[in-house]
Amino acid sequence: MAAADPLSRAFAALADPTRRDLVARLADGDATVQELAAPHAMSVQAISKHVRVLCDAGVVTRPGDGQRRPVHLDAEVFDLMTAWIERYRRQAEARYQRLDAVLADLQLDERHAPDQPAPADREATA
Amino acid sequence: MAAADPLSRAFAALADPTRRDLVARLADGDATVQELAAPHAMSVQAISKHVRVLCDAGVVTRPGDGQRRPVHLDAEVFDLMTAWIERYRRQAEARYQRLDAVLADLQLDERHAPDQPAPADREATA
DNA sequence: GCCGTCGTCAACCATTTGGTTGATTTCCAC
DNA sequence: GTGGAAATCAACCAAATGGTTGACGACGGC
Repeated sequence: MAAADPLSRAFAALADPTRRDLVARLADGDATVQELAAPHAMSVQAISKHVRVLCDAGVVTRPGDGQRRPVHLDAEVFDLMTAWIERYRRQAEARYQRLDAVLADLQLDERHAPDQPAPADREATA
Repeated sequence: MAAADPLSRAFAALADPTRRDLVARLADGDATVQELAAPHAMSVQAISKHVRVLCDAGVVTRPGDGQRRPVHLDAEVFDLMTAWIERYRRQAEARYQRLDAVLADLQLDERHAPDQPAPADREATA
C-alpha cells in the first residue's frame, strides 16, 4: 500500500484513530511533532511516523525545512475523498429511485397484464 | 484494526482499490460474489474476503441468508465519513479565515503600534 | 437422489502496519 | 564553540492484511 494511488493513501491515512486525532488537533492550528505527541501516550517517534503517513497521503504539509518545522493541515485531499464517496452514494440513491419506478410500473401493469416478467434493473444504467 | 471503531472500519474498507471497485460495481446494482469476482483476476475466495470486510464496515449488506445471497450496497456509512471529513475541512477553512483576519488586524495595528506581539491563533478556538 | 455450483472456512505465506528502543543529525540559545 | 532539545533514522517485533490452495456445507436443476 506504500506506493498506492492517492485515494487509497488518503483513505488509509484516515483509517487510524490516532491519525484522525492528529487531524482533529491540526484543524485547531499548526503544531510541532512534540505538541502533537503530548496528549498521546505514545513515543514521539511513533507520532513522527504517523505524521509521515499523513504527509505521504497529502493530508498534511510541512512548510519549513528546519527541524522545528510545524505540521500544517491541508484539506485539499478531502475533496478527493468526498468526491468519490458522493459519486457512489448518489449512484446508489439514483438506482433506488429507478427501482422504485420499476416497482411502481409493475404494480400498474399487474392490473391488466399480471404475468409480465420483471426487467433486470441493472441494464437500465445507460 | 479488526474490532476498531466504525469510522476506522469504514475508511479502512475503502482504502483498498479492489474494494472500491466492488463498491463501484455494486452502485450499478446488487450482485453475487461470482459476478463480483468475474472481472477481477483473483480467486473467488479473495473476493469473498473483501465482501466480508465491506460487510463488517457496514458499506454493504447481505439481505438473503441462503448461499446465493446477493451483495447490496448500503450508502448509509458514507454519511459518517463525509460528516467527519467535512467537519475538519470546514474547521481548517474557518481557521484560515480567522488567520487572515488576524493578519489583516496586524497590518492595521502596525500602522500605530508596530511592536505588538502576535497573538497565538490557536487559543482563539473557544 | 445426485451432481454441480455457490459461498465460505481453514491453513498457510509474504508483506505491511503500528509500535518499541537506541543512535544520529540538526538547529537554537547561551 | 558547546549543550540541549527536536526530529528523524534504523533495527526490531507482534499483529493485521491480502493473497493463495484445498476442503466442505448448502441449495437448485435434472
